[in-house]
Amino acid sequence: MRPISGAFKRPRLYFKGHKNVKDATSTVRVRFAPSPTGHLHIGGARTALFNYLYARHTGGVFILRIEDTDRERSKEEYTAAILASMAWLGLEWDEGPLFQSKREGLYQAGIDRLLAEKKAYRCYCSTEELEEKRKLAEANKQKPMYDGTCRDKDLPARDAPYVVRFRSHNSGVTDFLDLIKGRIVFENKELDDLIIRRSDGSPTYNFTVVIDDMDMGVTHVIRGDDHVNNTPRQIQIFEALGYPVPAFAHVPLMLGPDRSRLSKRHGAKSMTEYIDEGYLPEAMVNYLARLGWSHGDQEIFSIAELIEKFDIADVGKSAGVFNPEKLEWLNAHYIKESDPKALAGRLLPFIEARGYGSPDAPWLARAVVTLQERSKTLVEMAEMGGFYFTDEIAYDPKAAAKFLTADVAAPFRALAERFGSVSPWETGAIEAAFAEVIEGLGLTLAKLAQPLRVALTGKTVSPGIFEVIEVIGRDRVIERIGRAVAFIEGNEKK
RNA sequence: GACCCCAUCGUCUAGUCUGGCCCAGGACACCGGCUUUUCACGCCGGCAACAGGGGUUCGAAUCCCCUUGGGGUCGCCA
Repeated sequence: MRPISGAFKRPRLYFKGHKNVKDATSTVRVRFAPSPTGHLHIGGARTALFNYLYARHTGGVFILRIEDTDRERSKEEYTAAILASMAWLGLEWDEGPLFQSKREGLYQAGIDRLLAEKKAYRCYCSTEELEEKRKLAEANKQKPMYDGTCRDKDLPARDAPYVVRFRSHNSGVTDFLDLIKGRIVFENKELDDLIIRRSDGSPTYNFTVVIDDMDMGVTHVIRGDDHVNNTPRQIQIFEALGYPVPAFAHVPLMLGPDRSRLSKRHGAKSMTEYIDEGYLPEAMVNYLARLGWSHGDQEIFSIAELIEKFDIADVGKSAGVFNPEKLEWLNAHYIKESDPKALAGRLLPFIEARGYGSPDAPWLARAVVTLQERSKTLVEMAEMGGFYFTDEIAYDPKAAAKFLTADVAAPFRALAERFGSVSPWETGAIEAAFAEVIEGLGLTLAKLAQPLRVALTGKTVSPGIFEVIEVIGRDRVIERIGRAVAFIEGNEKK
């Protein structure tokens, strides 16, 4: 094989004929395997997305597997949340969800087989002993590894707690061709004998992964970079079991603003939180895809385009920092591009959550049109448009002091009077009527627009005043102007 | 500490494999300007990077080596 060094691209050329690379004619089968010990976070979502895109791009199969072998920390509510988040993102899986907790027999059979073939052995070392040795190694600045005390003793099962360890090679190397990073080599002496069955009898991660990937016919393992170090161990297990080794693609991690692994501390939020904050799945998918993957200078991708263009060869090798501003920009972009009716449907729950009731859909779509180009999230949209959804608008004190002054009372009355006969009730006619009134009074548009905005919305910032007038509706507008006049006159008496 | 990986604007990245088209392109953010009934949107412009050092070569962001920096992993978690 040609030596691989330095810059690395086009893996398929390099990988042709390598043992752990599937030939292009077999059907691609990939899987996303979250563990239900927490919500789906942004990094996991990206891994899921890459798997999904690769499956769809190649016409392959996308499998969802729930790795719930940690009985202490796994919770059903997390499984439900992960499934819901994936559905929100539009990442439909073809097979599953399969639960490892329901496949216990498969793992036990595999372990027993390895034990019978002496490729695994019983180890009676206690946790305390191990912990002590680990500390000692650390104190000596050595890599903490199991020292192989029970490795060659061929100990039988007896009435004492024991674990089963995988007997790994202790010389030579284990290497693989990572579809993203290229050839990665490990000295086998760096690998210790990992536990594959706990003393309570349950199988461990590194073993269940191998069994499942084999059983499910997984051809490409696309997962986070943090699994690179598990790979040589898993390869050895595949080989010990006599199974073909799948291809691996380790996606670089997503980092926080301080360049360390993204964690809750940096605001690494769950998908659920982004949903609640009013992000659109299109924006999230687009953002996630572009963090680590690129296609020339293109920034905006529909899901169909991603499926068409996504290739593991175009995934970068270095870790990327999560950038909330760019996500926000994309969200604003997709809000602007959305069909108003569809967007109104998505906005509705946010309006209801704020106690504004459930506005009529066609009317809400009209309000949405005026809000689209100035909202970055659906939350912002619901808040900004509050004056549409309730008549209990509160005047911003500063705005009222500045614009709801005695001199606008008379023009307001004239406006209300004139609005009573505007027909049809739409921005063009409204604007014409407004122009008529200010002309008659010798005022300018600028002079009266802001006070009116405050009267109608309570604020100095809003969509275009004529659109606002149209959408709020004739009766409510006249009502609000009347209330503003009363407010002004009330102030005068003081 | 050991092992593994990575290294282009503040951030995401194009360009690196197949050296010259790159005194490095796009996007976010930021800063100006234009537009304007407010705020936005939009448009125009600006700021800003090949980590350092050696090689190889007529020529290196691109190939090689070293250094430095960053990240990951070292669990009866996954």
